[in-house]
Amino acid sequence: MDNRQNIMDQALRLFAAKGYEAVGVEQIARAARVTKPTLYHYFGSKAGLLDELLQVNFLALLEAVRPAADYQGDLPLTLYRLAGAYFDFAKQNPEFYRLQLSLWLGPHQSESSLAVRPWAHRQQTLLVDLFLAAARDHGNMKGRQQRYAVSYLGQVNTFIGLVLNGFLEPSDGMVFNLVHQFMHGIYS
Amino acid sequence: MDNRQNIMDQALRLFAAKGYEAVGVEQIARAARVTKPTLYHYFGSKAGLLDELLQVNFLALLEAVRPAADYQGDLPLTLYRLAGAYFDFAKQNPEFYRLQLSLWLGPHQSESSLAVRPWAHRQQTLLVDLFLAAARDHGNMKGRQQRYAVSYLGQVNTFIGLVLNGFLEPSDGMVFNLVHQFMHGIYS
DNA sequence: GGGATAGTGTACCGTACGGTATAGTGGTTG
DNA sequence: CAACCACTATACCGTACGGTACACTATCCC
Repeated sequence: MDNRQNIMDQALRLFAAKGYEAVGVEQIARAARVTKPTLYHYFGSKAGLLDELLQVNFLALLEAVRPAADYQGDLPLTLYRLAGAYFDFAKQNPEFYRLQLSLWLGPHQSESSLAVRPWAHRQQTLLVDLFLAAARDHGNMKGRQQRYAVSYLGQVNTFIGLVLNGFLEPSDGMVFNLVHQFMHGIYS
Repeated sequence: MDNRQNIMDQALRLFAAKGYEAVGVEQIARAARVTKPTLYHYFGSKAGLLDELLQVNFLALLEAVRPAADYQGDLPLTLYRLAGAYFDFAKQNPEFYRLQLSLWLGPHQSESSLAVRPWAHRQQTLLVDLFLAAARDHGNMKGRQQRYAVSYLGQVNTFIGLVLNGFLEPSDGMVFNLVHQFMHGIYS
């Protein structure tokens, strides 16, 4: 009976499945068994609904992965733990993760992709900081933190995306393999 | 004066910038300085226009990268050449590549993402075949071709996407670094 | 010249879009 | 009791959507 939460749940489900632009406000309201004015009472606009959705879920994502990104001298351990945190979060919030992924490299002028930009930036900052911290112990990293951050998150997101879309069957060793390959390449 | 080509150019530009669902047929026709019936004469429907767009450009992409994926005993060389082919193609067709990327991990039930699925599959097949061919010389690869194909293309696409969207400045060594990291990891 | 054919413009179809004015409802607070 | 306030339903706004009927023109082949 919590209409607000209900609207957010249905909106997330529909946005993730069909894309933000392809889903109408009416459709969301119908799915949540409320009428449009109710939706507009809580969120003001369709874009406001998306913003709220992104904020709630990205804050949860950051909260879930930030502790895992805490570098304490063991880079492999941290990377493994972090990838695990991402996979776990994606598994628990598959719809949000799918939505997020679709916006990550989405059309750069669509309002939905613009809305996700600051959150993507915060994630990247988290990773750059991790590699910067690790650089104190691995002196030979200078200038490469950004590339590492980008490719690490890219690799994690690629695998999560392919699993979520059913193009790749998940397996127990996937996280380990992914991180191992990131660190040592395919020649090992 | 070539209306058909004009419509395709403008549609590609608009789809890449705002997304397929967010662009109206009227808008495309106006940008191409024709009227809607002209567009419908050539393409039958909005979806037909997208399909044609994808077919033409994906065939060009496959033609551009297939020779580079021809394995002749030197895997590093092949991977380097192939990544270069992808980057070159993306640089020459930035709008198509952006569109393609936005659909790659896009909402899995949207018709635009469904339209790109078979082409993504053909690309992946190309890469799996490459790693399978290489496996004859690198016997220790069994069962990992798919993971390699997926992560290789994921890595290439991640970097191209970030460069195309301006999140990462392109550099001369980028392709080399990317492939080197794919083969040897960050610990080298 | 005459008939077919590809291509294009005018005007229009029904529907769905995002959003809102207005009038309530029920419960809480003075 | 009365004023208030968060919330919800009916009914509607103007606009844009994807798509089309139809008439017209230019070109080409006979």
